[in-house]
Amino acid sequence: MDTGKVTIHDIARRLNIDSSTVSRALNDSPRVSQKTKDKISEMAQSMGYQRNLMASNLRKNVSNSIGVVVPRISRHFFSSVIQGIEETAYNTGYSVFICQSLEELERERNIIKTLVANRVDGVLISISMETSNYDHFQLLNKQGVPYVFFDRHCDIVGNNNVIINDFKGGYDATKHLISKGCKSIIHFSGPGHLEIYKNRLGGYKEALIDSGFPFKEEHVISSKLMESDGIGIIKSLLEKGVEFDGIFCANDHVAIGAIKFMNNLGIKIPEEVAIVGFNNEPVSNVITPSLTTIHQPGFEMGIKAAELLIKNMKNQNGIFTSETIMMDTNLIERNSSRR
Amino acid sequence: MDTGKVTIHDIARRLNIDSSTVSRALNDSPRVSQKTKDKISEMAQSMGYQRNLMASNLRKNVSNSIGVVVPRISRHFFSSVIQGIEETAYNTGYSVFICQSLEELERERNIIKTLVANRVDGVLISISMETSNYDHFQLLNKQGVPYVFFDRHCDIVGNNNVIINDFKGGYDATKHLISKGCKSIIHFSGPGHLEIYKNRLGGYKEALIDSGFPFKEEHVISSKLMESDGIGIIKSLLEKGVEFDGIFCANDHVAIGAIKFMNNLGIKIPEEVAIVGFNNEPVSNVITPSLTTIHQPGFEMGIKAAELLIKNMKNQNGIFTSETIMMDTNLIERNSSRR
DNA sequence: CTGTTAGCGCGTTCAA
DNA sequence: TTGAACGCGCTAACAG
Repeated sequence: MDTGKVTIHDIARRLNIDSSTVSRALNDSPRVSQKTKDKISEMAQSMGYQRNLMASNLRKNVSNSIGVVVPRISRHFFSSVIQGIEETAYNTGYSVFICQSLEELERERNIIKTLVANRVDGVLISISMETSNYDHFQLLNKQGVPYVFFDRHCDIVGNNNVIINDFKGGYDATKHLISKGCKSIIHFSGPGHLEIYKNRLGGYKEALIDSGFPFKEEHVISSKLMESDGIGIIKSLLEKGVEFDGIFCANDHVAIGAIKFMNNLGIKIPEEVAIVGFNNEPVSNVITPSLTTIHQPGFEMGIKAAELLIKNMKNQNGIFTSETIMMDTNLIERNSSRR
Repeated sequence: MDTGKVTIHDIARRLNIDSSTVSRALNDSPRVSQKTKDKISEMAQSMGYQRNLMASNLRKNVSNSIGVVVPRISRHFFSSVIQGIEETAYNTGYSVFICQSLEELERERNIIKTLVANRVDGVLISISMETSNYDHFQLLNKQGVPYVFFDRHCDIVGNNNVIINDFKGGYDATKHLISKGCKSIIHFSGPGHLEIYKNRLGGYKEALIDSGFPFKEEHVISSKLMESDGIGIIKSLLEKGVEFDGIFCANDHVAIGAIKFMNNLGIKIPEEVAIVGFNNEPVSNVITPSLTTIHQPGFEMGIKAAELLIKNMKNQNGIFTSETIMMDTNLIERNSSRR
């Protein structure tokens, strides 16, 4: 019992004053004289008083916190985003609850429930790969909790989103390869039903056409973009004798697989093949100097998303805005930036 | 106001019963008839009731949550640990507050205060690199909040720790190189004042002696273990003409630098140099097949740490155990495990 | 089985 | 400037 959980009543009793005065003093209310303030804060200090935020928040009916739901914090991109979110939240006086769905819809549902139960003031979400049903987000609407999607948004109108301009990323990547002299560029694409891969492919296509190159269906190879896919695809391309001098990969894992395979065969990447991959992980940073990456600005995205959410939280009319912020990728050439 | 924040009183009024009955029913107490339970849960459902955990926790004087403090969640090792912690917490009904010190003492201090203010039931900490003063942890003692250090512990007696057996890791790594036929092994070590690097060096030394090889001071090169250090060290070794056929690196970044440099010179790694680096990041996974890594079991460490903490939280006598759990590393050969 | 009463710790009335 | 009283939403004690 006596584990040092001092309350405002304890320090009020010691000072022979009322607890409400203590409360006011501790909140630096102007309606308490400086003398009593000093007396109280000194006593609070010496008694080891620690405010009980649960009680305070309950009374004020706020939590001063926002929830963040990501598939996995171990993905470098997401932890960068979280960094940005925390930065903004920290500066505005909010705490952040970080939650992982682990790509499972069931967990995502539970998380939303828990966040609502904890009365968070707002939620930032990047949905899991399993999430095709969006009913659980209706709970947030019903409870009047504003929320913003980032990166992986869901295709429902009236939401707030902060997303990556994948089309432009694909366009820039392809244009870059063309500017390097590539005449025959193949594209490792991802699952066709996912927006981001459709858009990257769209950018690739447009860049080719803009530059007067033909778009060939057989130059687009779709897979789940795992490292093993990169190995398999390159292998079969080489076996078939397909000619190419540039690759645009829809993510870095598949690029790494391809590079590893070619490295092992002794094919020197820089001269014969130029590769451009989307970059989430620091891995692509190290594998080869010839891997130019399309960097996704996670940190900046976190800041933007948090700012948009906070704007909505302050707008307590119950009517939320519906805004979509599109962020550009940055093309990073390894050759020039290092050694 | 009417944002759907339904309380147990609201649903009690509708049903002409008392709110305490509602509370009991919603908590599935055996002291409520099934009939009323059904009635109540149905009404709760239709009214969109969501339990207010802040109020519940305040009343029960618990938070059902633990705080986790890490330097950065973007480090793969730490996010693995968190994965393990969440797994355990999730299964035992605890929520997890993830906090980043960003290697700053000041932030670490604030985090501890905030966690105490939120009345977490326990704390798991891996200290920041700036942390040499441990006063802020005394707050946890005063408040009776149990805590456990993991990985980066502080050298205070009477604490609970879950740490890596670095000595054995260094020993195993060196023995592995010897078993591969290496006769002259150099060691890239880290800052001399850090325990982990001292211990890894100790293991290296003992393995050499055990195998009848001489320990040579000039074979140990200390640095900050950045990638650039790896490049610089290898470069100067080659210029000086130092003979070696194996390298034991104290982390993976320095190993990567070394490998990149040698790759660029066309020195074929597998035959001439075997490198063993401590592995936290997935990067070392991809750079070359010849990098054998000493894997630090982050996920398992998270589980162990959380279990130890929960054990202490249940032990509410106020007297905590003082336990140190040492975890072994695993040596992973890339050559055998992959292609 | 259910209702009554009394708080958890804090902040905010409304008086003085 | 301070005190008294009340209530945030929920649960635990004691009744009945």
